[in-house]
Amino acid sequence: MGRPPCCDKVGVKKGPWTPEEDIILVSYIQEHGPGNWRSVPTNTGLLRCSKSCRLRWTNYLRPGIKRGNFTDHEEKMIIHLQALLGNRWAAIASYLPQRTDNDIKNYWNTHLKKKLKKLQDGQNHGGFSASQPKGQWERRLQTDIRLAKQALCEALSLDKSSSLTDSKPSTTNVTRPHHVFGPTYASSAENIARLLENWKKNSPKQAQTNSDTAANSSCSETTPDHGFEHSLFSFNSSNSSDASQSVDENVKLTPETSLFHEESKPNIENQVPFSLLEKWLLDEGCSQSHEDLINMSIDDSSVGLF
DNA sequence: AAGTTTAGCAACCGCAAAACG
DNA sequence: CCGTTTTGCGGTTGCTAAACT
Repeated sequence: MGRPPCCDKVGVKKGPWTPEEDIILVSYIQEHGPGNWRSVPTNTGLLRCSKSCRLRWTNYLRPGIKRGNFTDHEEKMIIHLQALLGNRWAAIASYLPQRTDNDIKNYWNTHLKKKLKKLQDGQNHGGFSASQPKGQWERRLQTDIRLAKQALCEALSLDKSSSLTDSKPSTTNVTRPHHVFGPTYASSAENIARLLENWKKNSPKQAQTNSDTAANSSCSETTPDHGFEHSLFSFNSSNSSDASQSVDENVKLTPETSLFHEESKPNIENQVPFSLLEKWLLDEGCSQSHEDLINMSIDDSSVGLF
């Protein structure tokens, strides 16, 4: 209610994150795990508000994030999901484990909206389109149906993956218990390594203190678009010997790192076979009832877009 | 080549929901 | 059960680089 915004404090830094700040944050989270954001600024000495720290972590520093170069496949999924869910980016992002909601939102606003509009203009007449969501009650209904369906899927797959699914209570990442760390956070070292490597590369020129550098260095350039299969799920197996080599002392891959896991993204693949969902989302002929649902909200134009 | 416009993206802000005591 | 605190989400802004004139 009457609580003042966390960022109103004087002495709180705003604007792009520097690589130094990134490293401090990553080191801290590696040690303590994500969560309890309130205490992060005080404990790290970062002149950032807790919100800013959390955002930076979830959108850029968190391991397993893929940036840039959305594949056709991902585009399709986003379009379908947006038609189904509306602008519920977090829910959409939960189906694209390597993408952040912010990234998806930006991509939608800058690319897909235009693309669909163009297409819509091309086709000109007729009905609504994917970029024009239907009534809210319909969307809610669709969402509810989806959630129910997913709950069912979860229940069915519970046996197989019960040991791994503790980290996530529900399918969407709308709500999540705090301080729930799963077993596979080793990939954090990857991001840190990339961060440091690129920082080293860039620093001789100038400590280009802008978040571009940080963001790019930590993510995009070193993770070109190899498709879904790679970065997130192969981190553990490939487990970057080179990454840990280049990593600083205090951010080296340690057993504790396993504490660390993908905290802010639901681990979809652990509960519902991801390919199943994809199939359902993308395969128009998948099943009759599903098709009906999808057809309720998805314009054919968007389906035939690609 | 310089100035202007546009596009893309990182980050901020405010609100709402969840968690906590 | 209620008030407070913390976290998460979606909309929006502002900066930078690319494209255009």
